[in-house]
Amino acid sequence: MRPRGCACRQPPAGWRFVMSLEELEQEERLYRMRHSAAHIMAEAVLGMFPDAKFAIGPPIETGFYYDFLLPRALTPEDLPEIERRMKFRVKSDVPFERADVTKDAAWERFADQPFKLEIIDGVPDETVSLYTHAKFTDLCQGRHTDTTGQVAPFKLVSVAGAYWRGDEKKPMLQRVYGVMFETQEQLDDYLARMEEAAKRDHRKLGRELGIYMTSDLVGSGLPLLLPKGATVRRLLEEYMLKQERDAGYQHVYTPDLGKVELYKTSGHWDHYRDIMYPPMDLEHEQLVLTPMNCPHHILIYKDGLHSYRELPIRIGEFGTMYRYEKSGAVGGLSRVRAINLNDGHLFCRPDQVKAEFAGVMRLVERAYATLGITDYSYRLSLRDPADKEKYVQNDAMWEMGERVLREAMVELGLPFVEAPGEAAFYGPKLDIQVRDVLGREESISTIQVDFHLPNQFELEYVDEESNRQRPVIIHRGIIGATERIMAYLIELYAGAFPTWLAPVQVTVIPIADRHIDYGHQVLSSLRATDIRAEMDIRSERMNNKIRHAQLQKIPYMLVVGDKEAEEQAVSVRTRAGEDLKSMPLFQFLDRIKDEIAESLDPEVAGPDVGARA
RNA sequence: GCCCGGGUGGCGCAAUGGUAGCGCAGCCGAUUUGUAAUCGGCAGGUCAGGGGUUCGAAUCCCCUCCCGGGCUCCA
Repeated sequence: MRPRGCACRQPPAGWRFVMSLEELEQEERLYRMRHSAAHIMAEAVLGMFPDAKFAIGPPIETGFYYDFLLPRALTPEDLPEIERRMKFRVKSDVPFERADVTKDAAWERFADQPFKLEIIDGVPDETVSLYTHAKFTDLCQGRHTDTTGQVAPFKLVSVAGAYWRGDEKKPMLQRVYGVMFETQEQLDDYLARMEEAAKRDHRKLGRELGIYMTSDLVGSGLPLLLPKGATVRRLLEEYMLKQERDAGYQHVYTPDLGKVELYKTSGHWDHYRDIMYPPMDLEHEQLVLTPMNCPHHILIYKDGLHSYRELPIRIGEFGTMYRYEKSGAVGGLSRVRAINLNDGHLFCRPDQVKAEFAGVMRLVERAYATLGITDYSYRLSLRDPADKEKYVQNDAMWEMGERVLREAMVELGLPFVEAPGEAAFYGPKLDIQVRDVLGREESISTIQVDFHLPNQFELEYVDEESNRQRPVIIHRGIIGATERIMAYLIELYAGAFPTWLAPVQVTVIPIADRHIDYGHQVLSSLRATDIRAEMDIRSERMNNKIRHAQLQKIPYMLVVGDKEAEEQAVSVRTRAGEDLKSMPLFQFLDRIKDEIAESLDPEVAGPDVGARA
């Protein structure tokens, strides 16, 4: 059990359930050291601000933090002073001492600490424990090092805002984050890794590689895809289109606007309105930008009467939707306000739900294998039963949906964590999570089981006995939002897209101007083979052109000079720095075509979903 | 939305109260080069926008917009 008042985060996505003894011991050591560091930091802050009010200070994955309410705002310039005081305390090496006291005694002890009083209030036991080092005492369930000198090397890294108890209606506190690892070397490694990671940040690479831009004039969360970014998006969409067509999907186009009534019927108006753009009042109607296009697809289903024989009906769309994301939430390509979703809705009989779910998982596994995504985890996102605002109220429906998803995952033998409060307003979902280069979790794919919207729209099919029955809807996104998957892929590949996905696959590099003509011949052959190629005709030396292509992370550079022109050859250099020497042009074309074909038909790794469906 | 930090030519940065500068990219010229930067020249900014303080503001104050780190939320 986690210490109360020092509540730790949920287990990380990569959480492994089997740990060796050494790993367990290391976890425990780090836990104590980081937790102790939080206390030492609190003491340091109290020294600087005698009126400070203390909230919580837990260890986290990479270190620790503590939340305070202070008379003034902390800035990054305050961190060195806090750190200095902490180091003094570490050096003095005083013991942590535990005392168990009655709640009444604790109440008196923390009379001027409102957050601590609130924590004490929530403790079910008769007593609470206190930890003291030097003159500083904190309410804490503990597990600390024996003395302050036993903590590992650390560094304070940032100051941030955080709501008390994570509730946006409660006061905003100031959080100081520190990182801590067992040795100075590990700490330095971690900090260096973070610096390296920042270099693959899709916002940096997106600009450098000409993927996308933003403009103050267009607005926040509204990126413009440049030609290279547009190429990547189109390739992703074409790939998914083919996969879905092969899987029996029918693709549609629906408008980006709809009447408010549409969303009143679906329930979006009641449960999703705060992220919808406000209605446009027109002559006789109110229109909103569509935040999701399930209602449109539902109406397409409803356009005719369907036999049980026709089901499942699978509708797919590469649609745009508009969501008023909070200003503090938007950023780069991974969180935008105009979202292009690889959306799809499966209308099926109740007895088909599991097979359809498995079919969607198959699409996911295949797409991930093709895209090279290997580090991901499954999250079963459930409703928070206490939250009456966010979720439609129908207990039976929720229980059914959650059961179906859980059983489907168990049958497929896939591991997952459960996350209450993460469901869609109309039903539970299975989210597939990845981490961005800075370690933040994001959902790429999502599969949702929906018993709600079929009711709202009174969907039907006709069964064997000619009775009207209600279908189930599975909402799903495989590569999810194209913006987000692009952000993820840029970071995954550090901008060096695999050849099939690279916006420019080949650069032709004429050594001197007299080789430009032959370069054009090469370019024509490449383009005739559907290879995306360019030629660098700048008045620069070959070395400069190679460097330029290298920085643009173009998979192949074809150097052409006198020898090549004479022999209908190209001298091939890969962006990995390999010099493949001169080869006949046709040989290079075969090589690159083979490479692309292989990428698009990968061995599907991971759990064998296909065998079970 | 909330807390904190930012916004200077396309990009990366300097100037912290006294007429805005560097590198890269770009353009022009010279060079015609064999696997990661040839040389020279030119051009480019109402310092995010608006208001205020001051003899004078990129620099100090206020508002708005935008970006970043967190929190909340989420594809």
